[in-house]
Amino acid sequence: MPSGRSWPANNFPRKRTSMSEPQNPAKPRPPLPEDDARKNDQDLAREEKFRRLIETGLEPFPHRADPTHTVSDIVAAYAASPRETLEASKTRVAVAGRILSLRPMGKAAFFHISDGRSKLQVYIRADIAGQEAYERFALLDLGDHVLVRGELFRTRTNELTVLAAGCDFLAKCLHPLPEKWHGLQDVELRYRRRYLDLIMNPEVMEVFRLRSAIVAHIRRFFDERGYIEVETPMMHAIAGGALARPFITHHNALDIDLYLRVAPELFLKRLVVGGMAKVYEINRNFRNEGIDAAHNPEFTMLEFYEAYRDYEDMMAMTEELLGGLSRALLGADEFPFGERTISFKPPFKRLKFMDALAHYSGLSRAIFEDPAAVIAYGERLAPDKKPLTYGRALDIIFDKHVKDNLVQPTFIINPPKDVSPLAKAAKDNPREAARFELMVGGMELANAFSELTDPAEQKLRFEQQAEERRKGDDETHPIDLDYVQALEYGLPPTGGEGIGIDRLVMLLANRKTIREVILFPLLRPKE
RNA sequence: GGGCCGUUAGCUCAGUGGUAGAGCACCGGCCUUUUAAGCCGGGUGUCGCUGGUUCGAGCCCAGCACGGCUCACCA
Repeated sequence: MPSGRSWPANNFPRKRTSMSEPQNPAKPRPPLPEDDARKNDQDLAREEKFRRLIETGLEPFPHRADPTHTVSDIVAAYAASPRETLEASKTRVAVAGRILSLRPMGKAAFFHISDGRSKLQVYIRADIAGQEAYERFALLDLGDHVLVRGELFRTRTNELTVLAAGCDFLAKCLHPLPEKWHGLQDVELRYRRRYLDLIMNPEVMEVFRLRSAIVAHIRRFFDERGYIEVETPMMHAIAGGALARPFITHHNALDIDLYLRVAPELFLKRLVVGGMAKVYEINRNFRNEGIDAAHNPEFTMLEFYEAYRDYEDMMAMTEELLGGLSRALLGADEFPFGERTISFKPPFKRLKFMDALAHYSGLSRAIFEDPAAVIAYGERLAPDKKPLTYGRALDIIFDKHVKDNLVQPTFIINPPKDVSPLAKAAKDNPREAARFELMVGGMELANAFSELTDPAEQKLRFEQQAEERRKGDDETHPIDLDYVQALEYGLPPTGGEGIGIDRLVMLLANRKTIREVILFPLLRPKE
């Protein structure tokens, strides 16, 4: 550790040569960044303490600090060390963190600092840290950042604690933190000012650490299998790859409207045409739809494509990926989700789409043989969606009657072909697609198919979609002739799949709204 | 977009048409092993916004804003 990194030696002039020198020779400071009108008494008190701290000659915004350990390092390494071992070893540490509790007692004080994950207690006394240092310490507030230097010991109540020889100032917290006992509860404030949520609610930090670990695990899974990770355009001239309404934006220099992508699918398959036989992308999609517990307008999707495979192979891979995730990150195949326990232990249940419909809808199988009756029923469920095709009507009945029942992971196999314009037809039924949707916890978690590789058939399917659009369905796939041209160069048999990362995190983190697993979910701007 | 609920101090929350409250936080004083530290003293506020009813509105009514749940839609 570099010498001289102490309060008096580093942050303060060693000795003032004359009492007649101005107390604050430092350059004039710009006003602090907030209108006086918005400040309350506590903001003003903090500002005043900061001003007095600066007047002692201290650097208010230091460039760097030299911690030897993180709080978490210390907790991990010494949590089990008995008092005698700590005292004998005289372990010196320099550790940085935010002050999250403060118990001053005259000429000594206890406080906890946090590195965002763990907390560590510090004991500072005037006779050990020095009178001058202690007086400066007394100008600190809850929320300020400090670097504490000292030796580890255990208090009378056996808590691992740093006995501070010094305490360097690192940053000022100019506003009071939320209440220590209840944390920050207001949902809107938690999302708008997520930093406060992270500071006050440790379980929130854990959700996002888990999210990071999930994504890292997924990357490792595909990297180990020889996949190449790519990034394809987020701005599309044609918003293809999914049946969804896009966001529109504009490029000034080219003077063209562009769409934020609704899916990377068509670009990834172009790459398979180009010879990337195993390819994946983890990135954002944007869909101009409503917001609810399972939908955010921008969301993260994993899409992967593997040549020479079909959707049956994708099912096996999905089981391996999800089962492995649960075991690696949660230590078990099963995990709680709300009131239920979900098991990611392979194999997952497989259910034909039409069988699921017949089983859960209570409708007789005969009805499903009568397209007119199905369409009439679907249009009764969703009057604003008229007119419906047979497949769309089935889809609506599925959402209405089946989805919520599928809590344990279930592959819903062979949905209608006319809502799957990018999938091959099922081998044994030309009205069905060689496709599955994986349902978990009442949500669609994954969607995969044997990719349609016949360019002529693809062009025909696009034209059918255009026809539906003319009839009034605004959730159809646009024609993409450039993509058809790519297929004309030869897309090998390919299995492809998309997995919603946010929903996967919801499941594994046991959070019932997507906003709890997205750091900054979309909210209406204030004011 | 519909229905229901919410919005009071920095935060968490009480508040019954009649002088705006509590805990934490904050301010002043005391306190050298505390830990939701403690003791003494202090209430710091555009009751979301705009109107209305009333002698009188945080409370009743209408409209609006933002949020939550839910339905619809969507992955």
